[in-house]
Amino acid sequence: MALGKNYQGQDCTLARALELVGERWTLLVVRDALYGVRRYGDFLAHLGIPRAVLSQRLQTLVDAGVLERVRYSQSPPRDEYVLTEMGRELWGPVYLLAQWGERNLSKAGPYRVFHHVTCGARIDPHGLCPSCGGRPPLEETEVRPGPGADLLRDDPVSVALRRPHRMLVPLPG
Amino acid sequence: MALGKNYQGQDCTLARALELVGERWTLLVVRDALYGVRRYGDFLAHLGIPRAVLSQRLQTLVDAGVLERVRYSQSPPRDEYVLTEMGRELWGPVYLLAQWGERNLSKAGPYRVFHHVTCGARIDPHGLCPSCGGRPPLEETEVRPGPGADLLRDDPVSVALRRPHRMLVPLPG
DNA sequence: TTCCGTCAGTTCATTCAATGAACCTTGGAG
DNA sequence: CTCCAAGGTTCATTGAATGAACTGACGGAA
Repeated sequence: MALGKNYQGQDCTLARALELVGERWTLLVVRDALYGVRRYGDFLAHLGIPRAVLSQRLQTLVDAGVLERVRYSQSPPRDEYVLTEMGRELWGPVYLLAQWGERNLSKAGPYRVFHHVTCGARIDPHGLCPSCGGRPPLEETEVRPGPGADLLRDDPVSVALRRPHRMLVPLPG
Repeated sequence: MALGKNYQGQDCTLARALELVGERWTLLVVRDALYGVRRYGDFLAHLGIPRAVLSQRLQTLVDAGVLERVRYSQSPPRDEYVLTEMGRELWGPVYLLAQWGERNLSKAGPYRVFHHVTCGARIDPHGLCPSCGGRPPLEETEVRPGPGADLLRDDPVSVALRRPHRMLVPLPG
């Protein structure tokens, strides 16, 4: 999408949040980052996003402090994009929005399901673990393919996500 | 913004949700509807959205089942846009996103705060009532102006929201 | 040292949506 | 009959997304 950037005069923090993460593709980039995607080429292949748009979104998110650009190779010089604490906090909204989509827009079963690894239980639609009753931190959360999972996509991230994967752990491995 | 509408090939319900509510302005329209805004002219004045965009968004939301168009006057014929259950369920994601914006992007205090009217307590950043420990339903939630509230705006909705207001109750009254 | 390939971008022409001003339509009120 | 309001639609302009092509740094193989 091409979302304009300013919702001027909106006396609401939702508007400020949307100026940043409400642009087309942005929340999908963040979702991938929550899964553990860190590299330009992996975002590109997994999202099918135009290169120019990806570059611009990554830059915007880095500038805003949602992502941090970290050098992981000196030669050749290579950077990866890692979520900051501010970025990791987007897990709540992202999860609830995805659950809403699943309840209301999805015909087949869920593409992916989320488990609290320390309990083994599946996280409920509100983000709570039915076993311990708590709100599992991202580090204790695991993505698993659901019954509606698409097994045809063959980009590295999609392939890696065919088996259970701890959130934030670098993908594709 | 101009968000494209299709994130094809995304094996994630988040993408489907964003195709619908991820377009520019859409989530702000929903937020206003959650406050109780129902009329074309009130959305227009409160959001400062172009008329053509508002018409298109309302139509899309009605088609998707997020809003329902209800006739409230036969002569002259007048309709209002009322949230369906599917639309009311967006409160969770909307609230969390606004809280995220408040923690991370807001310089001043919050524009608005939310209280569980049956307990009187202020709802916490996760959407829970610290008094009863539960997740207050929208009908028991009240919006109140916060310390950072903008008192200068004089459209009917902004004026009405200067005093506490029960969510979903028609605005501007 | 030359050639090839990869990664991570940038550039550019085209397409499509947002914007905002102006206009239109329906129906009441005076 | 005229005026006004609500709720739109139309249209020219602007700006962003798209996708293909190009660039530039570097490593590895021959």
